[in-house]
Amino acid sequence: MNTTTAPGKRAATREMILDRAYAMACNDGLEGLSIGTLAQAADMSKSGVFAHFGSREDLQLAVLELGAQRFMDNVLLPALKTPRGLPRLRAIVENWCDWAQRYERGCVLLSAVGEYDGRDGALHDAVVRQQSGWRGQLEKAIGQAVDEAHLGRGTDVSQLAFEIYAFMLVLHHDAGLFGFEEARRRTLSAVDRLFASYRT
Amino acid sequence: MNTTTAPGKRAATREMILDRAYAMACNDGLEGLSIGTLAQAADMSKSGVFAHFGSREDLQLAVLELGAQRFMDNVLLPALKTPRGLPRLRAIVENWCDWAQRYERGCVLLSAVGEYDGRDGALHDAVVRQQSGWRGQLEKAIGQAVDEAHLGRGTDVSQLAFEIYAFMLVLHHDAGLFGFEEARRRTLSAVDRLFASYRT
DNA sequence: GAAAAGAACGAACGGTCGTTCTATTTTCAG
DNA sequence: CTGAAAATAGAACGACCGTTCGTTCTTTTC
Repeated sequence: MNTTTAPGKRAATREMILDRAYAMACNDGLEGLSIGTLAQAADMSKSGVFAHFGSREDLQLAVLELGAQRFMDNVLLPALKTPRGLPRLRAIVENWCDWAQRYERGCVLLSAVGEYDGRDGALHDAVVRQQSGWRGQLEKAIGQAVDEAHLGRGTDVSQLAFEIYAFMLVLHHDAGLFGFEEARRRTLSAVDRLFASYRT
Repeated sequence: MNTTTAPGKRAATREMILDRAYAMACNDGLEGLSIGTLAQAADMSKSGVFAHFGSREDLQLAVLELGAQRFMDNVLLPALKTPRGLPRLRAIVENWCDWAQRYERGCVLLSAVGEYDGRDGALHDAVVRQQSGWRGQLEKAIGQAVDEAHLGRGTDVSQLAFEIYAFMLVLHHDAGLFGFEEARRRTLSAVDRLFASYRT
């Protein structure tokens, strides 16, 4: 009857496996994912896990995609409820901070950049696609802030997206090394200075 | 006679191995280092390579230290020839950009942060020590710029170091994903805006 | 309730990993 | 030139890797 929601056993266990895999990849990166360890975490046999993905690479791709979807669901989507322009931009940054806190031990998407930016292959392509997609979303939100006259008319949208991204990168970086709270404080302070300097 | 410089065969081949290992770690990270592949690159046997370091971990530590030393030699040291204050700060940033360009495929020190910030162990400790040491150097150079009245008296030294570091992080990030030249342009532009906003 | 289809298992494969041990070669002082 | 010491080679180890395959258990369908 219901074609889209019909869970079926297969899809259900696949999601369960992916959930475990995502948790593992948060700590050890996508390269640290091993099917044996994952099977153990999922209370299944190696071959049982393997059968749900044709290869380790496809598993990694699925985990990466799950990460991207969760990032969007937690950072971008909730921010769409606040009015477009600077308020929404601030909401994105704050949600992003919460994301960084939740994944203080390591964000799958971010470690994937480090793992695959120098290589080539399907994972590299997926990372680039995902990163440039998110950067685009950020630029779109910035563009709206310009349209709403919350930011100066001459604002270089890509440049500002670049700079915001920089502060979120260093947030992840410093949170992992020196502790989250100070990093969060410095990040929000830096972003505030940034927005102020781009105001009309 | 000469106690400090006596090279000896041992030290020489050890350096040769480390040089190869460093090059490998630039592409694959410290976790990607395998003794077998390294031995192949060094035209030696696995056990021959292994004998120079008591364990893989000690090898990784040695490579990390070599990376830190080379970073200092290429980024900080040359900048000490320019007058302290803003000029030296700019020199550091420019040398850092060159560093990022040379290691566009991946910087050992940076990927080490991603690989070990969530774990614990000797490598984690070494990464933290090395990163906070470098941040301290950066803060020292900024403090001098304040003393020279190149930057405002009320400058938050740690905050500015945090922000500069952010732009160098995103430089590495974007250079690997989207190409170096645009990333360099945006980074220098961002740093200029930053310095201007901290002026007296 | 039997038959067909799907999902998970368990064993095994060839390979690579870090590490250990012994033998061989190379280095260097006397 | 000789003999001790250091450096390297080579083989082997147990463990884990991703993957394959045939079997077994479970679910669905008629």
